[in-house]
Amino acid sequence: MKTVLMVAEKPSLAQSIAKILSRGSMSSHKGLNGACSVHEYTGTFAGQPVRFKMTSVCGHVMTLDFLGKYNKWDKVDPAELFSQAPTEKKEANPKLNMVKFLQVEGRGCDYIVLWLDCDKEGENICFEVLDAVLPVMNKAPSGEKTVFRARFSSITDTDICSAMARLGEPDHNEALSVDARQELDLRIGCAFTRFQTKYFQGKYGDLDSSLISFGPCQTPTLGFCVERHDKIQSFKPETYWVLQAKVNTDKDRSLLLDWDRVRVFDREIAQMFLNLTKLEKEAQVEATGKKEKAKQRPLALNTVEMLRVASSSLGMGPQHAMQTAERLYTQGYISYPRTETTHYPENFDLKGSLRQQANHPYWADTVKRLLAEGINRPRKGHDAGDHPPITPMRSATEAELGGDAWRLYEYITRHFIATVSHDCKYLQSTISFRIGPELFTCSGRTVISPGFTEIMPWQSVPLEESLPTCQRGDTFPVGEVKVLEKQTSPPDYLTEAELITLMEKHGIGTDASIPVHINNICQRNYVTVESGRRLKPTNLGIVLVHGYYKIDAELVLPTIRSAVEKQLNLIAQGKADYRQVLGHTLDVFKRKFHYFVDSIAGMDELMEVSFSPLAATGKPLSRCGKCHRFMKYIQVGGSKGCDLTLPHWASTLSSVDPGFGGTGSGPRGQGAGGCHRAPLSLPGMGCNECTHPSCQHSLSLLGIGQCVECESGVLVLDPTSGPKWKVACNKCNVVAHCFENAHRVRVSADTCNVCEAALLDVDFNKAKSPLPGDETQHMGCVFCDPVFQELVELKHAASCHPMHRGGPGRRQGRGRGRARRPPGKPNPRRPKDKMSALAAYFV
DNA sequence: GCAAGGTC
Repeated sequence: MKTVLMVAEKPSLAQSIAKILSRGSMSSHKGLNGACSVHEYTGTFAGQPVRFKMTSVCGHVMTLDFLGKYNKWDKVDPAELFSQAPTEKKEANPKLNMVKFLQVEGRGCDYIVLWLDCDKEGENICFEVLDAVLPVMNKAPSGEKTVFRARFSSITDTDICSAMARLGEPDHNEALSVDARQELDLRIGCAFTRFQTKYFQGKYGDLDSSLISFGPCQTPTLGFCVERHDKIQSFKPETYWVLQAKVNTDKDRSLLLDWDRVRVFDREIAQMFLNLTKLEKEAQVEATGKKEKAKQRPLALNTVEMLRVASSSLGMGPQHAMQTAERLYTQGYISYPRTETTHYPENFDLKGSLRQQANHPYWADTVKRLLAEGINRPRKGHDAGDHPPITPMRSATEAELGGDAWRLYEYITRHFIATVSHDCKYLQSTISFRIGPELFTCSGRTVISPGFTEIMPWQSVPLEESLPTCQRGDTFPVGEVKVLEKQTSPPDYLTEAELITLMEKHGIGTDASIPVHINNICQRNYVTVESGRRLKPTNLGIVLVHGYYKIDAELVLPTIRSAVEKQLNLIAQGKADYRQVLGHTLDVFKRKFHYFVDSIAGMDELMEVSFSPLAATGKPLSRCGKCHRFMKYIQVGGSKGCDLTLPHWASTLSSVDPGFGGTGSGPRGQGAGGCHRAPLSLPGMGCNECTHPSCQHSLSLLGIGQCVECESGVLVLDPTSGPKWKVACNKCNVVAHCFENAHRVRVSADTCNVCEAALLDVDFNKAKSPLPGDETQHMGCVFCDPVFQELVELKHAASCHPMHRGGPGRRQGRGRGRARRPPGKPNPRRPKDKMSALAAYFV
């Protein structure tokens, strides 16, 4: 009998899927690593009786790292980590012996079905499994397919069975996009981390972190915390005035009214309104209103919402909450706690889960009533296709679980009961009063039916005194009218719950990794957790973020992650080549890295304020009133001297403004610095140096061929230079003026069969066409085509853009100024074809 | 000693 090996992403899923597919009749045993189990049963596959072996891995089998010798910090320049340093795949968790385990179980199997999670990471793990297992599996008779991918969107009988009936193939492009992400994260993260750590540790003895890490997720996470800090620091309280009126509704009862103008920021205006109203004896009812409103029951619970509530209401940090939830899960109290889904599958046994709670000492009454009267269908949520929402699986008491486990379990269970309860209904009443010319309102809410708030009492509509019954035209005596002076107050530090929301919104991290990133910035001493689980950045955290802003804001903006992911999605969708995207993105970050290294003095200025005595140079100004140290003048920043540094960008930039992505105001083609598409830009890099694989302004699409003078440059069409069209080298100062007055010039995908440069397709207006005959359009090689010879004039630009790395272009002794080629004379140096020029450029 | 992503 042939054997089918099936592999899921984690042990729990292997078990659930095997249970469904074997209809409960399977035999299970632990694998050699003690973590994974193997579930066996018989059935049919491809029309024949077979033995199924369902098992799992534990997440990724492999991890990416540099070759050993590149992990010696003292021997390797971090800049080498961008390209030279080779990487290798190592076992992700050597203790689990996953490769050996897979090979033991896979030996002699005939088919493999991959049941890994249906996301990009899962697709990547498919290939990790195949790499381990294919060499030991039986060789298939030629032409027979042996590798299958099951695609499922929930762990339900129908979904799993239909996935089994419609097996596909693993998607190599999706897997490649993850390979690219791993390599980018590793190279970029390690290069910046090593450089920063070595640079600042060598300079400031009193740094309160042994490691100054940088990462595309942790750094923007820190950025959010510092952004709030800056808002607090730069907050200027404003005084405002509010009119407050009281009317007497009864002998001993009065009603406080809100002013319809809410507030004014001018004392005299406030005084004027007070004068207009304070002498009035009566308030007249202008209108009354009653409206039935509903407070919606919560969506079913996913990981991120659980973490938010754990932090804000239970005072538990995300890392701790996650550990607690995992323990509850492995002990069978709750369902799988890592899920993005807030929608229950249609056939989920909600009543069954609810029945488990029917005898619980705390909520038996509510549950019994719900079961008797009929449950409410949960609201329609988001189905991410991973796991059902977090649901209690069996009843537990406080004595049984104790401590934080109980508190988290209690919350999860109350939340679950709430999702199948009814909405809370209440009546909103408003009365509008006129006192003199001014309008005032009071409103009150009375509960009609509490619905889910009975089980989540902290969500209830607060009890209020009921409003008097009255109608339009009624009058009440005015108790008093007075003016209150108040001040606007600054926001408080970011709560962990708010940070989780921001991270989720900007796609920083995943449900599983968000707690890790938050933990990271705490452990690195970039932020501290204050009361109310608010995150207050430390001096080190503030200086780092302010430094990034000063040097290259993209290093800390939340857009950095989504920009990279946009590129990676091109690979996943098969729209761009893996090597090209990786090459381009690494090239951009390598340039960012060099620019960062060159500009590190800018961050040093901020560091010195917090971490070292005054530099010997420079004349001290005066002492700080707060810390009594001498203040130091900071050239491009604020000017406080103690532990405060003020952000100079604060007035113009918001770190969450998605519109900001570059350093320039939007280049028109070349040399303007910063990319108009703003995915990732580099201070000082023009589009003609950009190797973006699909942007219509990039070198990849506008490059023509190797420069006629310098070794490394590529001649690139400046698409915005018309009507005085230009082709310029992106390294030296060679520039060719050509096709003056042409209406349109395009770089063709075709190449010259003599010199292999890209052909140019040129359109002229009829009246201005210099082309022979009455032609208006011509395609040819800018170097070899006799028609174009007359229309191209080679020159040297006066200077190169100063920001170009490597300094201004090499000036050539010969050929400065006018250098028109004599007609018919061959090109002085045969340009290499465009692709080999591009390939050389990548190196 | 470094990243981020899986998971135990």
